[in-house]
Amino acid sequence: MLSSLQLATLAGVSQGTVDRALHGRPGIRPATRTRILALAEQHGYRPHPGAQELLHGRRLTIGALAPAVNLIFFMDLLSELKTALAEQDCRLSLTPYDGAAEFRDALAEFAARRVRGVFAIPPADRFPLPEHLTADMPLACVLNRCEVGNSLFLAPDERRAGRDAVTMLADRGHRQILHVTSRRDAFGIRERARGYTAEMKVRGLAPRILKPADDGALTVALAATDATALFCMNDEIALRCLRALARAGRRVPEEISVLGVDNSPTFIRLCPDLTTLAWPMRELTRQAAAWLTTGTVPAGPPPPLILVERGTIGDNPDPFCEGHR
Amino acid sequence: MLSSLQLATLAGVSQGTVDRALHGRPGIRPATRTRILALAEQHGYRPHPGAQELLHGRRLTIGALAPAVNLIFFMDLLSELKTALAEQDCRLSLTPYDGAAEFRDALAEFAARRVRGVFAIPPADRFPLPEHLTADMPLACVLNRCEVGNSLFLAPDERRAGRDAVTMLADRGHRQILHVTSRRDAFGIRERARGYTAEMKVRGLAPRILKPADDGALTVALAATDATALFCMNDEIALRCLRALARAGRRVPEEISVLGVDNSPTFIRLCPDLTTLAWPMRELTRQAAAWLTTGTVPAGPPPPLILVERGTIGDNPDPFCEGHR
DNA sequence: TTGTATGCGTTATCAT
DNA sequence: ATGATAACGCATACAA
Repeated sequence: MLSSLQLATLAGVSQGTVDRALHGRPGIRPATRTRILALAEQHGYRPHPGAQELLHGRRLTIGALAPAVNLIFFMDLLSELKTALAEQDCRLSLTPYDGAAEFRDALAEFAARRVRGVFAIPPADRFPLPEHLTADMPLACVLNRCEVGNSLFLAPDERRAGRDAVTMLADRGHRQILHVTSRRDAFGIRERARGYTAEMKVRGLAPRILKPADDGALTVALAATDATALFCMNDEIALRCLRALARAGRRVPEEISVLGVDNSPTFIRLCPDLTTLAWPMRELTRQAAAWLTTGTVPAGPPPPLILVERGTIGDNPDPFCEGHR
Repeated sequence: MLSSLQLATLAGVSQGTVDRALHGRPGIRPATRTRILALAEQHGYRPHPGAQELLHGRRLTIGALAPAVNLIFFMDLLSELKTALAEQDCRLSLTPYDGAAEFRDALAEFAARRVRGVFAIPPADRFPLPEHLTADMPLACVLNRCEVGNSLFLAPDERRAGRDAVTMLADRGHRQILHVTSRRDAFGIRERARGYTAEMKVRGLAPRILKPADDGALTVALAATDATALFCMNDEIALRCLRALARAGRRVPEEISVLGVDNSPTFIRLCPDLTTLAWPMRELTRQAAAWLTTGTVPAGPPPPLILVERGTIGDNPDPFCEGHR
């Protein structure tokens, strides 16, 4: 890649003339412009983004920070974000991180690079951050919150999702509803469990939460359970439950219903029949893009998760049986 | 984020003095150094990477280009690459792309940014590229090749993988071996199919290839097949086959065996019992990192894919039955 | 011990 | 119509 000065030398003109040609500014002979443009095209000239940003304080790239742990949901989320940012004419530069220290370091790197803003999936909820990091650079967080100014946490109404899940399953006659979740800690995981527990209690049902260590434990637990419905924390867990139930010879949804959360496209491709609560990915990434590029704070309450009915939820097969408690 | 000049003004010294403090260079009073360092720490000062690279022609970031299409394998691959690059003290900046045009544009952007090198998953095999793009920047490709100089294609022996799959399954007594693959075109997909076909013919077996349009078609096909073993192009297809077989009520591996390819950590988390041919991700990302940072071309033949035995392969349940051809 | 000048690549504003 | 110059932030060589 050559510089504008090299291009000027090649064309036998000064840097200023090259600039006029490249930017369509007046004060240049058409023949000169054509010649320079042809040369630029031929050599694939591009202005150095670093130099541009340095000079004009321009900020047209958005940094993204996601855990290197490959949760399929993250990828789909970032893919949506890319679409939302393209509408705002912004580039996306993604850095994967491993652990809290790397997260902080990568954030400082973005700050030093003077990116326009950062979209992040913090390593833990209520993650503390020095104020100076975000003083000049808005931060949009999802899944976990950051404790720092100039930042915005974008989330749907996760607690309501937990309540809605119970309500929906109870309306189908289920009373033994098991919440299968993860040992990981995150805002949404905790809130969904709280919503689930609250709604179960309101209905006089006993909340039961399963956090399987591995698929073996899951298979054992599901083979023995008297639950007629599983409310899974996300689609990945739902898929693992479906596989465990298949191994245990239990039919879905005839004998037992399974509900996931996320509706992440990649997962649904793997598991096209899964009924799930769709995380409003498009709306929230749009809100994030708006906040990062124009500083717009989303108005109104957090959006709900929407039920997408496919084939893994059925009525309680035996509504009058309370199960062997 | 403040500049070194602002820091100097704040400390009441010149830019040169700040530089001496920050870089531990001699010729500065200890008290002055301490004061400047404290100020820098307090404000979270960091040199602007863009300015550094501009000044010193330093190239310490590696660009990565991956399709925004969420193939899980890509993310696992990039995670490994990050590890390999960390050993070389390089940063990774990932840009997702959509389509050939965006791929070329993102590559040009990296060239303009003078990154040290680019790791890419090209949008198609034998993807043509203008020479000037890679003139000053090595390119490492996986999964598909780029037709351009200064680039290296990193792949295991995909054809041998296809042959090995057949050999292994035939050794277990299988004769009806179905290759389930994708309509997509990529180097590895094609080579695996070729290896499969060649080895089947050598053994006097009839190669049969299935490219299901969707999971419905897959379920129908697998419910009716007389194959006793499935050689799946990758782990994703293997997982979908497992689910389709479960729906069709066919037991794995008692009635039918399933072999995947990749051993992608994310998939194995979803499907811990899948027997698969492990793609040598670590070795190839290391080779990529070495090529990009030091220009080292890997010696020796392409590495093989290694069988990882778990629970989805069994012996042919009825080795004397040739099936109803 | 400290301050100053220079150049990396761009672009805008001057002068010719 | 074109050339020269300055500045963005940083690091280095050199002057004081």
